[in-house]
Amino acid sequence: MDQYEALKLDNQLCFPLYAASREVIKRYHPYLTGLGITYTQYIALMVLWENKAISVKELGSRLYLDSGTLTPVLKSLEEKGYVERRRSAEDERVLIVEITEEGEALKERAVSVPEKIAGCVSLDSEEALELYRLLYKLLEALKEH
Amino acid sequence: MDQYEALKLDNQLCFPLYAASREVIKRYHPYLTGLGITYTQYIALMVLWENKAISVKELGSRLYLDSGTLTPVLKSLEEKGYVERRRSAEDERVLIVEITEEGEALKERAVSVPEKIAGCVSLDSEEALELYRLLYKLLEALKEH
DNA sequence: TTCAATTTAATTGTGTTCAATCAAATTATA
DNA sequence: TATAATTTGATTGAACACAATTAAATTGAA
Repeated sequence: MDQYEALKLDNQLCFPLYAASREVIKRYHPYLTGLGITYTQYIALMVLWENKAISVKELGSRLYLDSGTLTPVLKSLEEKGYVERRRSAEDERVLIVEITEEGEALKERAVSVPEKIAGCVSLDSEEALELYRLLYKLLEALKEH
Repeated sequence: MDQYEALKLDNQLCFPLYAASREVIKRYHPYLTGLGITYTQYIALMVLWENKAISVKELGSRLYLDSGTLTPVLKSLEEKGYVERRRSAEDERVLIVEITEEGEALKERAVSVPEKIAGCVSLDSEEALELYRLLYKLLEALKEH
């Protein structure tokens, strides 16, 4: 028995997680390029399509991203006219990000993206659901620690 | 029924995959910093600890990474003295990466990393195994397309 | 009220990640 | 054998990702 068994790539849970994540996101590229946005911009917009206005802090907690990542992402979306950024009147520390009409309009063009991706992710729906459940369980568990 | 149901963040499989991947890798940071390496360097070493010598192409296919990512990673490992890089004598296009004695020695200090991480990933072993299986099934399916 | 602690974003620096392109070497074909 | 196609890494440029630090505003305790 190999004393280094635990150090083999095939025995890691983190690795297929990391690799599958990148491979799936790579599949979005052609569709998102068509919309002129990146994956990170896409998931930020996804939150804004549901919320219209949200603070950077809240957005970051939703996406598990910090301001070092979000600031340039939101500035880029602002330059493209999809969001507006303004300080909260109640608390000047808080930056509110709000979707614009152009941003809302982009939703129409983005609506076909998920189904195109679903074609690549060829797990049957039961397995996809179980994978989804386990990933959220893992995420929740990590939030505790 | 919302016509944009498919565009909600909570209905995506990609998102928990992406978020969980980053959260898990973040957990490695304190331990890997202690060894003076990054996560990408760590998984590259993991392959080299099993193989001693391997081409960049083969390493990339193992890690699902291309030369744009691997070249700087391997140069950094070379600077630290953990690997050596040399062209193959049979085919000058092929770059062979080989683990050094210092690289082998680092394995001793890395052996405790996986168990420390296992403490954070608080899925029971049955669930962890199922997650592992589903992730590899997804990865394999993506390789086809 | 005052000022120390906290909260919130922005900034900086390092290190990926990947698409696109390039250059060199090899292989295959006419 | 020439040379066209392919293979293999390296390079470049854009966009993250995150740790660490900074700056500004707010909150809370003495």
